[in-house]
Amino acid sequence: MSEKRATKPSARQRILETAQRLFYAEGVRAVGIDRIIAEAGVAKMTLYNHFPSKDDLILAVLEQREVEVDAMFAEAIKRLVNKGRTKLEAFFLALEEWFHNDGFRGCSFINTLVELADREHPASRFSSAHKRRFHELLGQIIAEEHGTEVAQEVTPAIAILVEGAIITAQLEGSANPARVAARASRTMIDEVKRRSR
Amino acid sequence: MSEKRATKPSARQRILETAQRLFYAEGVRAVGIDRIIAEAGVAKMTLYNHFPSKDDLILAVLEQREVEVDAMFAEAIKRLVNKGRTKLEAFFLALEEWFHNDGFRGCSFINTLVELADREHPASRFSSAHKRRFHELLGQIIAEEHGTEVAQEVTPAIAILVEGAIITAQLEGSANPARVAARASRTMIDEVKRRSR
DNA sequence: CAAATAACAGACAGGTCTGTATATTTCTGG
DNA sequence: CCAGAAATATACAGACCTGTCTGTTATTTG
Repeated sequence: MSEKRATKPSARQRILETAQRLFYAEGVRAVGIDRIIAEAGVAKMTLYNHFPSKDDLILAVLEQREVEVDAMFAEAIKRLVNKGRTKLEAFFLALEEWFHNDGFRGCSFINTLVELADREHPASRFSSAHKRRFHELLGQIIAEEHGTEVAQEVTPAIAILVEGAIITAQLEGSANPARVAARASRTMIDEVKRRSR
Repeated sequence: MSEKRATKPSARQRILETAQRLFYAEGVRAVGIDRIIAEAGVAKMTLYNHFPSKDDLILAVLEQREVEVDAMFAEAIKRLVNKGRTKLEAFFLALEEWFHNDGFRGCSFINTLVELADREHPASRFSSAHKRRFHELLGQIIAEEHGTEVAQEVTPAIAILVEGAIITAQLEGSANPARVAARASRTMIDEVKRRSR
């Protein structure tokens, strides 16, 4: 449990970081165990002691990724709200920042689910659960700013806009879908509010 | 052994159909050449005579799939418009019908692009091009019913809704996203029209 | 210090994959 | 009818894959 700061991260952490990077860039099927241990600088048995199988490693990588995603959005939203943005504006700006990242290749959870092609796989189940949580977070942001009534009406559609923006950004290699989705979300909220007047 | 059926499809066509079915259900990386030739009932050299490499086969499958997708939407839209639907309503109903298909697992083009993890791969390039054409078709439908001005304003957002609906349907195993996206599209068009009055 | 734990290095088993080579049979068009 | 084209069956090369096994070296902890 003791952590030496000066030295390199633990073997387990190096494995997770390396696997996450390679899985994201090239896909979980394209990247082999040998590649991961070589780049992480660990022995094969070290990996298999921490993660009984590659499937377990894939799942662990996604679990770690979810924590990072939450932190990424929380940080960006906090930062942008401090600059005068609304939370929802900030959410879409955070999305746009993410699309601009070097090596952006869509959503790890979607990509893994697509690659595994098996809804019963633990990593697929986790990915579905993650999306539910992510969309719930989105719903909370909308509810905070526009009330639960509006949120209930528009959140499913805005969640679809977000997912569509992610996949379209991946497809086109452009960050523009974030702005399009942001504008569409605002339009939808405006129209829903207008109707309920 | 040789039963003379009513002209069984050519070897090439059997290969394409089998590969399309297996690639769609399990992914292009998960399905090997041996599996395809076994299920198509052809010899390995027959396959390699028609398609120099697996990558060529993947591309040919997508090319065939694009023709089918066009036909599928054209048929459904024609049928539903005859029943009194607008073209855009019919488009989203066609989407919903597709989501209800047994074995629906999202969009072949997106799935292949994700699996290959290489934007330069010919099949990835073709997938991007297909999406551009598909979204252009969508834009034409919108323009026909609401004018080019409205179409120009809302088509990118509605295309994102469509892509989001596809991926969300795949993720949740539900056809509901088609209805959500249809309603959102309607709302957006209404609001855009109202504003330009 | 000594014992237990973790990480290391590397070979290996047994299976998969794509693509090629060879030799034989079936189909088809002139 | 018969020659060439197409399709067949099978074996194989060479690379890669996951996961196991063995044995050695660090590191931590009692």
